[in-house]
Amino acid sequence: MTQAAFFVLTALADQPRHGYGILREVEELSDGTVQLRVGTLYGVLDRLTSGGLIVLDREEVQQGRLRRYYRLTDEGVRALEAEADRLAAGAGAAKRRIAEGRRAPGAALPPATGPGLAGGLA
Amino acid sequence: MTQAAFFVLTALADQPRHGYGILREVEELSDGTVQLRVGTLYGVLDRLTSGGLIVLDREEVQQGRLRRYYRLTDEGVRALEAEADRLAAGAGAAKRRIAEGRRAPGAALPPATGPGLAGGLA
DNA sequence: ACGATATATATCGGCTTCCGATATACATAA
DNA sequence: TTATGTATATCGGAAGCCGATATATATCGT
Repeated sequence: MTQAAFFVLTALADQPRHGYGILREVEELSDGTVQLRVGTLYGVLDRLTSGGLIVLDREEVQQGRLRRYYRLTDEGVRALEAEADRLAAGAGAAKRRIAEGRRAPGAALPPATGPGLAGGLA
Repeated sequence: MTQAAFFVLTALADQPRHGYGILREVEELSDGTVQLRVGTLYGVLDRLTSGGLIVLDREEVQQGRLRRYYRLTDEGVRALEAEADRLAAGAGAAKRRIAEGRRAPGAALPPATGPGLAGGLA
C-alpha cells in the first residue's frame, strides 16, 4: 500500500469524508508533515474503490458545491489495521537498530583496518 | 522518503551490509511482509548515495564474489530516525481513528435512507 | 465592483519510482 | 549437469505522484 493510500484510509477511519475534506484532514492528522496533493487524491480514491477498501457513501450539495463522501468498507478497516501494524513494526525495528548501531561503533565510522568486522550482532 | 528507501536504511542501521544482504535483511526484519526487489534496490541505493544518506563503506571479494558494503552517514541516521517517528505517528493516528470510528457506528454502516447504491461490502 | 482566497470537483502530462525479466558469474548441492 | 543460492547490474513497461490547469460557487477585503 502506498503512503498516499494509507493516509486517505486513515483520514476516513473515524468518519466519512469528501475529497477536499480528506486533503485537509491528512494535513491536520499528520501535523502538517504529509501534504496529500489534489493530483494524487483522485487516483488513490479510484484505486481504493476498485480494491474494495472504500465506497462512495453519499453525495451532498452544500452551498451550491457538490460533496462526494467516501467511507471505509470492513475490508478497508482490516487493511488499514494491518498496514498500521506493519508501519509501527517497521518504525520500531528502525529505532532498535539505530540503538544497536550506536552500541557497535563500526557502523558509523570509517572501515577498520581489517576485513574481519561484521561481529556477532543482528 | 519511499518505503523501499526506509527499509534499506533500516537494514543498514545496525551495521554495513552489501546489496544482496540488504535484500535478505529487509525480508527478515519485516517478518517477510516486505519484499524488496532486486530491480528496485540499485535505484534506491543510487538515490540514497546521491542524497548523502548512505556511502560505500568498502568492497570485499568473498569466495570469488564481489561484495559492495554500504553504511549510513550521520545524516542518514538522522533521516531514518525522523522517518521512523513519522511512521510511528501515522500508525498511531490510524489505530486511534479506527477505535473512534467503531465508537461512531455511522462510519461503518450503509447510509440511512440514501439512494441505496453500493450496499454492504464491495 | 473587483480581485483574492477558500471550497470542491476533476483531468492531463511529465517525471520519478517500482518491478519483472534478463544478463553475467562463481559455489555448492542434488 | 542441472538446479539453487549468492552477488552484481541494467532495461523497459507499468504504476504512482504531483504541478498545472480547468470549472464553479461563496466569502472576505478593499
